Amino acid sequence: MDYFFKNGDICLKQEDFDLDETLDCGQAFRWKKTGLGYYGFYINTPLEIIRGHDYFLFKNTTEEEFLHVWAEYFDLYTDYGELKRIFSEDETLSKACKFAGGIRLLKQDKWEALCSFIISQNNNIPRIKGIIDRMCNGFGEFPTPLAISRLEVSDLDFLRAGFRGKYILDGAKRIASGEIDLELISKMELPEARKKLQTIVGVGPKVAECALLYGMYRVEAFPMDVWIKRVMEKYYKNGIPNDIIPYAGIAQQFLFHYIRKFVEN
DNA sequence: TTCCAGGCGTATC
DNA sequence: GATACGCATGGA
Repeated sequence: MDYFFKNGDICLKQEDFDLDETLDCGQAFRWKKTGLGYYGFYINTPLEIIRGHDYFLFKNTTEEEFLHVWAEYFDLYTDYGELKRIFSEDETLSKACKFAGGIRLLKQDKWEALCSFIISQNNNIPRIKGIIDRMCNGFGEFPTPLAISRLEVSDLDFLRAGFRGKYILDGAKRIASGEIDLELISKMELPEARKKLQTIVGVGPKVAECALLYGMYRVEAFPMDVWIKRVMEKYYKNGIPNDIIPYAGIAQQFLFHYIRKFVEN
């Protein structure tokens, strides 16, 4: 970890890291562009992060917090150069890595990731952000399962989340009651973890996979949304290469970003 | 107006 | 187990 202090902020020199590609690529929905960088949270710990000339500026944090919260969150202990070398053996992934080489998989909070991807179903990214924004504003923070569990479905109407409101409530209640233990699920074998997550109403294969990948750093989890289905049909009719499978989730993030931008242009 | 968005529950076979 | 359809909302 190559970092130093400057005017009370932490300056990080980091390869394979781009703020737009990491914070605005559809894996997290709570980061907001500021003039120079992004402002957001890990749970309720805030951060402003700015791209400097040859380093990233972590504002208003401490060395302790930087090393234990942000270095983990931004997956800085993982060598993405090495990952991209493995990915680049594959033609399509090689292009995806060249297209956006600064993507990193964020190690998000378990509940926030689960809740966010419950909201994501049959929805578009701007509207997902809007719902989560109203949620955080309404509760003053990203609400805990306990805070939501005490409510009625109609109390969530202000989110304008549509049919997803009852799913959020079911997830919150099951977690608050202890029936679902995300900490425990994060350590289960993948098939068992998937099965348990899918007992929540409104959590199917895709949302469960997202909860595992984005909230529990299960990098072999591979969410199949409409975009990745297009990628699979177009480039991976015979499945993804064996060397990629242990990191399929991270590869998926590169592919997701690539196919979406590719289609836009 | 119609279609679509990081899907899932339900009904039906 | 596979397939068809409705679902809330809002932008294109």
